[in-house]
Amino acid sequence: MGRVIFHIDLNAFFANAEILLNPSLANKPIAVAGSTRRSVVSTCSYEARAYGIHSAMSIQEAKKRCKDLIIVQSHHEYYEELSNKFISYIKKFTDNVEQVSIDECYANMSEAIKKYKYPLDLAWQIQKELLQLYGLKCSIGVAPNKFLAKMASDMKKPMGITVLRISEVPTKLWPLDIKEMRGIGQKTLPYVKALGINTIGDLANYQDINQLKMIFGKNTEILLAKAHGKDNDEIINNAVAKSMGHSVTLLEDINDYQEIKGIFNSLSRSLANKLHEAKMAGNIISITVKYYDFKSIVRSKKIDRYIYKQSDIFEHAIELFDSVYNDIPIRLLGVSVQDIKNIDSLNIQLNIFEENDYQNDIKMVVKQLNDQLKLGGKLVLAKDFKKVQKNEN
DNA sequence: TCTGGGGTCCTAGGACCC
DNA sequence: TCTGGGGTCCTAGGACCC
Repeated sequence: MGRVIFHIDLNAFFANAEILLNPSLANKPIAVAGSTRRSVVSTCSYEARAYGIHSAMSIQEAKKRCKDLIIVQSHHEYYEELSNKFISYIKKFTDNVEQVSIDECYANMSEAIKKYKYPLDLAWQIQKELLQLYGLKCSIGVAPNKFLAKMASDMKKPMGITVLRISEVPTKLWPLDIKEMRGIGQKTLPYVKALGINTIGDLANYQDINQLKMIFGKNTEILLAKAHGKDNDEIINNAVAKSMGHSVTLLEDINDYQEIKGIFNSLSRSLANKLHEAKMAGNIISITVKYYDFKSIVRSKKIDRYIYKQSDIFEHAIELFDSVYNDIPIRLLGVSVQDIKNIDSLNIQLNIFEENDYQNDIKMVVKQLNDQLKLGGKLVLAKDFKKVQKNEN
């Protein structure tokens, strides 16, 4: 028997979470979004979606589409908490769980379903319990691989459970619009359409593979296999973050150097806090600068040690920025640290740094002592130091 | 009054080394 | 008078996803 993969997707997660905090928002068109005139919708309720509102839409546009839309400020830490509960709950059924984002995961339920009379009973139980225990609504896709499971969970929302078997690929998968295919985004879509490929079935049955290779390159075979419902991707446990960053869209475009420096200072601080919380440090630092016309550049550099402190991040960020500073108005600034590793795993290196610092401290003390002696000062031996301190107190 | 913020992965060119 | 080739590292850019 093959694998049984679940894709579990929390429905309108942020909106769902906000309704748990404030039940009076239930059954109303709400959108979780920032509060500035440059904000966009992060997630919205299904009532709001009925007006054509969706993620990434500007709140100006969203309000135009629905006069009664309620904009709710996001509470990200709370979402993280709920998300952790969600993942922990799923891990009760299997160790093999891959969290893809804050609101979705894949779980290998090949073993777990054997305890149930009908394979779908497990899906029903998960859906029911997530709602009962945490008030979370979800859709579940059940399939022999990750790709089909993901496509299945998308088919019925909210609170859907969909099984997608290989044998059902021609009837259930092939009629879907080609833009539903993961990996085909805004940029490649026109090229694919130009070949007359409008559905996933069109792609699966396209004959001229060389044409496809011009668009997808190395990815062609994998994409074609997926269009046929085949996918051997493993479910990767506990993937550790590889980068962490912060960016901010400014209320107004700016190009004043001091102002920019101030932004980098606070971005560095929040990033340092985040790294500290996660006990991570990284050795590649990069900045993003998005200009008034939405053109953006990234500058990065590798550092000879792992950093995590605000002062270090800030120093390198400013150095990178200095190399590109001009008078073009800036819309967004960002700082991020890549190749991050857990501080515990870097202990050796960090200890070496601390040792170096310590040696520098000793050198400094020796120098000061020598200076004192030159000036006729008195040398205090270590064993007497505590006595001196006591006397002073 | 257009257009967020958090990420991952891939490609490609130049530097550098053997 | 003609200038290798392979591998790795670093940096920049871009596509994509939620």
